[in-house]
Amino acid sequence: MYDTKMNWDDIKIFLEVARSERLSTAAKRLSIDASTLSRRVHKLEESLSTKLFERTVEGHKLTQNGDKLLQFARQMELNASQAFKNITDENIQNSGQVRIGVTEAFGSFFISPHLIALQESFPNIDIELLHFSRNVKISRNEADIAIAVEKPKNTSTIISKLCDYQLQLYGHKTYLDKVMGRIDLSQLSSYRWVSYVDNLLFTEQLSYLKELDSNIKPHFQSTSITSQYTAIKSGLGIGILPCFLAEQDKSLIKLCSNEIKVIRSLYLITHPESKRLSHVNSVWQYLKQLVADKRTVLMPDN
Amino acid sequence: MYDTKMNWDDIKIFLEVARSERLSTAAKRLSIDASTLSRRVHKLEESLSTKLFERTVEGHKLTQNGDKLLQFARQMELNASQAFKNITDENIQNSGQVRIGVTEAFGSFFISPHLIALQESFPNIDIELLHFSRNVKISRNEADIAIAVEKPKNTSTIISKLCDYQLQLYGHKTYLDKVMGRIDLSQLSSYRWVSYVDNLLFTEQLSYLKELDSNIKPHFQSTSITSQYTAIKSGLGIGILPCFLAEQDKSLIKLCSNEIKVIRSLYLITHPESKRLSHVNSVWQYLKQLVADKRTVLMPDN
DNA sequence: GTTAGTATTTGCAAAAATGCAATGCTTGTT
DNA sequence: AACAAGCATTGCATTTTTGCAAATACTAAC
Repeated sequence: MYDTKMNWDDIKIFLEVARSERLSTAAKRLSIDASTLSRRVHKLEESLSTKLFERTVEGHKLTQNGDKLLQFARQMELNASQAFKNITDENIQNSGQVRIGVTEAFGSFFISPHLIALQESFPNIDIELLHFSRNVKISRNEADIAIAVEKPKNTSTIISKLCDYQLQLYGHKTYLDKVMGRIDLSQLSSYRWVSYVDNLLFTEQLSYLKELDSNIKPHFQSTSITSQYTAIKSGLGIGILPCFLAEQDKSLIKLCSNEIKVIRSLYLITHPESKRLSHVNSVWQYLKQLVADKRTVLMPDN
Repeated sequence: MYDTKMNWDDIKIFLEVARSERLSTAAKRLSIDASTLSRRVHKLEESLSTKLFERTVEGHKLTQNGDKLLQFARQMELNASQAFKNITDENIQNSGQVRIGVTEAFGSFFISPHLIALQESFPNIDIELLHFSRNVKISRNEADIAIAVEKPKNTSTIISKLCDYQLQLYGHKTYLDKVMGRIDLSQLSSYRWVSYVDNLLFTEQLSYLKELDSNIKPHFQSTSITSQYTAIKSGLGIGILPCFLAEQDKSLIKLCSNEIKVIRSLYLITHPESKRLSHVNSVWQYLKQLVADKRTVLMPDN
């Protein structure tokens, strides 16, 4: 993992030196002796095998690596102060920060609209929606709750199926007019397709086209589902879109709805260490309830 | 701020005890003596004036406050390991994590679609989009770059105007049919309005209706702009929407476009400590370029 | 060129933290 | 009931860290 010889407390004092740019003033602010400070900074540099400061006449200036450390040290400081605040403040029930990691489409078009309602239900919970372009690493604590299209291999996580969602073929009038308003199922590869950039997919779950017809060569590719949506809307071609995204836009026409139908699942993932926190669990339950309520948006055919 | 007497390194060892649930095994894993461990855990508890563990026969079980600390301790661990990785790995130029804090509308409808392109331009930069429902506190390091509708009062931040964006009055055919397809400017308060929940606004910048006619009483209110969008779309009433959101949906009709026009600005905010990091600066520049390229989407009339 | 001033580092004694051995506590076994 | 085993804690000698004072380095002013 990482070097446990690094003393986290030295990072705390590093922060102060980086900000004061002067060992002596940092020492005063920390109420420790400048000599101690000097020695501890050197110790930290040794444990990282790098120089963190350039000792100039103008004081301690951060090196490039010092800058890098500063970035994370600041986050550690934020966490430490949040921890302190959470613990010493009168224990407000069901309060704290919950970071939800989502994929683009589900995040922007399904969760986002209900995020604020969630915040109204739990005024003391601070929700953060994180858009990751790859799978969130719950085990690495990048988020408290992840919503993913595939189950992580990782064993140390709590996984619960959130829902199924349906995807269908959609097109816009502009393009359909060009192809006489009909899609011939036996000639799928002759149309202009909008899809993901194959080799940039972080999961096989999104390679819909291969399931339909391996001969299809997409005409417009994007790693962003929103871009695909916009492309289809502007008549660039046809493509597979989640119904919860496409159905809210009446200008899109559902095509071959009985023949072409893709079902995918979403999984709710968390870490045992997070799950037992009441506020994380509240959000978990809320999300479960939300998809239950919006079942018809996710699976229009059921 | 917070108690500086808290030793961050004690949080590191706390983590191990919380996970091992056993002082002795935690000691082995940390290669320090169990007695030291015991003393340091007690010291941490003292400095926080709280009990972190319930010492039971089954080992050290976290208390409620222990759980709270664990949550933040895990994040600190992630940060520490990222810092270590970033510094010890061969210095890959322009790499690292950049957290962009955005508001709902701009995040979901403007940034999100281009987020992946950004990631393609800078493959070594990890982008995180954070949706905050309030102003992001850059000074507290909640994000590396914030995009906000008003300048923060805080002096210690770097602020740069990102762009102006235009908002207009929109409605859907469903509702317009009910009011004979015309909006009478002298009778604005007689229509059904969709808007924000006044007293929940985190900034005055979003109280558009007061500027138009103080007599308007909204018929549908939501703190979520996406919900307002959906409400207007479904014919619940008319409302002010950002053009970059509404223009992409041809089913919405722009109303009184010459008479009712709201202009707002967005500001790019960062912290001096972040700004000098090359990867944060790269993203900053990218965002500047992006709004320049998409000028017409943000300000259709110019 | 000398001197005063400020800032960081080093020497050393005092203070604090650590490891080891021993103690006390509980549980499960004979 | 006695005993062994496992665990957290305490006493004490040892090691490490700390603060103070002194030393060193460097600049700026006269």
